[in-house]
Amino acid sequence: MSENIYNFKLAQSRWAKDLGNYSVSNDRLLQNVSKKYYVLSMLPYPSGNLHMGHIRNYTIGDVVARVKRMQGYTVIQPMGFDSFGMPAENAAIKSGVNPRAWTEKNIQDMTNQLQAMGYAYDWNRAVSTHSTEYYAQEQKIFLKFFEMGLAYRKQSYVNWDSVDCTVLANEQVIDGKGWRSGAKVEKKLLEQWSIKITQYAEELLDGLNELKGHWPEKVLKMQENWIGKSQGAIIYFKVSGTADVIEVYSTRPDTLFGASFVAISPDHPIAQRLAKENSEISEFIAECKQHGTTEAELEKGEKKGFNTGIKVEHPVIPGKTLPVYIANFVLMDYGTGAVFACPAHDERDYEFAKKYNLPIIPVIEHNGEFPYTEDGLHINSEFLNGLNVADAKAEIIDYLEEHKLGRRKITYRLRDWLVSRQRYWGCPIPIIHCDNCGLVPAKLPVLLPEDINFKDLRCNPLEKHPTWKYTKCPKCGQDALRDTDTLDTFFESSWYFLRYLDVHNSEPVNQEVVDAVLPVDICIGGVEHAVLHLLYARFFMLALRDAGYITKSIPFENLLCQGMVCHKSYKNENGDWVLPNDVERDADGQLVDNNGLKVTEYPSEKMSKSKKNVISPEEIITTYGVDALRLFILSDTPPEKDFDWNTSALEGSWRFLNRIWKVFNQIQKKVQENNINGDTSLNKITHMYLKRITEEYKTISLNKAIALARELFNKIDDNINTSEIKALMFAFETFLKVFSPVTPFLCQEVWDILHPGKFIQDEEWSKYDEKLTSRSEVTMAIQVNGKLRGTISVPRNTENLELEQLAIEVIKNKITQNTIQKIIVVPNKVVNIVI
RNA sequence: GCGGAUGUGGUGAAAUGGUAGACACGCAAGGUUUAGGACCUUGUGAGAAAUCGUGUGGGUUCAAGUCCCUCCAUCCGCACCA
Repeated sequence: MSENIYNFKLAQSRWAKDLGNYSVSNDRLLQNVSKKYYVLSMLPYPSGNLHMGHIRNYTIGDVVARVKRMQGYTVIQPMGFDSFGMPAENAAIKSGVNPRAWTEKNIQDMTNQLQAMGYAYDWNRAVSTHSTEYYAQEQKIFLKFFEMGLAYRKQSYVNWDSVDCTVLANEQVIDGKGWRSGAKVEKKLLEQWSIKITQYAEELLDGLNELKGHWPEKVLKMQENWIGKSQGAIIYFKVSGTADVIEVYSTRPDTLFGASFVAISPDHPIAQRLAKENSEISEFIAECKQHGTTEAELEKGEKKGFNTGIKVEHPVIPGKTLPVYIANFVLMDYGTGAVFACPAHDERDYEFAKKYNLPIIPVIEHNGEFPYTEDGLHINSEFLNGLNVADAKAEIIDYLEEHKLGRRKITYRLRDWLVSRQRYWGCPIPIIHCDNCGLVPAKLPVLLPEDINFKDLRCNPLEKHPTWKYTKCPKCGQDALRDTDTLDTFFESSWYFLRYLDVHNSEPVNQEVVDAVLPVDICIGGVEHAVLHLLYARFFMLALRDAGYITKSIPFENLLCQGMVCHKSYKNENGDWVLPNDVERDADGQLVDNNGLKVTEYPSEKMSKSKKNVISPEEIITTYGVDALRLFILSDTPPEKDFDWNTSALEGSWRFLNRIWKVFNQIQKKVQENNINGDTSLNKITHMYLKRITEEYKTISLNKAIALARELFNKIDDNINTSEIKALMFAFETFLKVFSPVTPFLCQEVWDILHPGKFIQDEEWSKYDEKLTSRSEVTMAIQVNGKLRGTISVPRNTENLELEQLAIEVIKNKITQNTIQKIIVVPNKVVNIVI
């Protein structure tokens, strides 16, 4: 191999097998459980190709795993594939391939790519969620949830995606559109399977406290908002002249004396009933449905109401009645689907009252501007007068409960998790619908049929299958029908990290191992999963605990959300997006594409196929090698921040690897010359850097760890001709060890020459001697009134008195007056002279 | 509207309240090379200098990028949630 160019291709082919696999048996894991470390990178969907987002995610995880491993931890770092889901169906529809065959080919390809990257995964623990072995176990979990009442049928208005022909969870509706298809989501009344995640709302909220400081604050807040706990009251409003009562939910029951109307949702039973009798009302409701929830309408926020003519009695003001409106802004699935409005102290109520000329009655001391929503003392409120908002709330709720006019109520924004999907490529819901017995657990496993016309997977393929759904009831033996829906794929990704701990177990999880090993020490993934996946995973832990499968309840002790990988995007004058690789500058410096069309540059944003601002890892690996990519993707930017791709900076990483190779060859030459004499100051430097680098790895500040490692390397390079050979070797080998988690191939290639047959990944992390980590000579700042006026170099821990004199000497000529008022000495750092 | 961040050179970024800009990218000059690339050396916040510099304006302190208050800008998440 050339002395100046590191042959990464040779090194990669030589070491890929050894670096891209690392297995730890459960026996070994359990024996070392006190010093175990479980690194979990969120598993990918097997699209067939790793993209830069994957590379960043998995490189971070692999570096953490490798550092911990060298530091003596028993590390497990598994990988798997979240392999059910729409893309396989889309591929099938397009080309008629079997989704299974398509998926498994992709899994094979991606496994190869992951191994080539040198990620030390425990492939013995790999799971693919589409495998029978996995989803059959999942069906057991589902039936357990069914038995516990956590999985239940519910008729409700659901989010219907007419492109994917399926219902979606609330979490999968983004801006009124399907998260995957982008189709406008319609409301449809259907009976579907739901998971009673709301039963755990309080515990899920509570659990966030334990994660403080371990999970990003942002994620905790997002989950807190998503759960959306609010405390208030349900208040009963009697409908005048009938026995009907409208129950109203309010978080501001203290404003009850200021109520001027009641509004009910268009979906409220009373509204529905009225609609049957009154065509005007039914027309109004239909109109609400039409644009009730579209983005544009919400944007305008136009409040619309219909006065039903019905009156209700004010609960605490005898003789007073309030009109009842049907209003487009009242949601049926939050609270009770009915509200009372106090326009003086609520923005939305105020807007509505203005529009329909309803009274605005202030009940809190205000500044004359309405709506007034601040805290204040109550007025016009009889027994609440003089109380602030919090006290008045407590008082009025007590009063309502005492007089049976209402009750205290905690409401959550969190809804139950709708899991039915009218799709083929998912885990079949293992339930049989029997006319005699109702819902009956199916005999497991319920396998997906393979005799399907894959070109025609749209709209409920299991339903359309000629025979699959016809079966006998396991209870009574009569003809019955299978449930033809499959589970939301988030169901699979909610427990895979438990399955990794015993992938072939005949039960879903191996309780002994799970209880010993969980929680995962660090989970690494994109922030896009802050609510969906990470909330479901937390829920699964609680539900599986209550099902008796496990005893732990926290899935991930630490969470790292890595930032996105971004790149500028380019559009040519025809309006087509252009790949960065196809953009260049012409002779005039104008950006043009490879057809010579003028190109406009757009700001950096997340790499995405649609904007073509992608760089393929494959190309980078071919040109610069795996190590250069791994190094570059970690350099320069902290893991949690967005990362801007910069090809010339990547070349810098590549050049650095060649420098390492070159310096190594110089050191080898020096060893051969057996020139052992020289300066030993490198020893101290090495210990100093080792300490700092170790600390940066500990907090996963990988950009800083790398910067410090480069500094250490620069010192080695500077001292190569003057250093004593032992000190030089110690410094260089230490550098190799701390750098090997980042660039394992190069470091192994070099290590194998230094220590034939040995693997650097099996070496112990170097230990630093605390005594050697501080300098004996320090440079101190000399300040006048806090401003830098010079520096002095002195032995560490020089006496203050001596420092003061040295400092005065330095500034003597720089100040005109010499009335020194005070001198402040910070040992080894600063001398500040106050004049 | 609510919630969460983030503002530091041309760029990515460093700085337990104590020498702002480490480490890189880029750029410039020089060397080397048949040429280009690579490599090596030096320089690179502004300013001729004194000095001035961390989004704005205040405050605390011997000392503020860092702590407190004000405002501004950008990004992200949620959003008719009663």
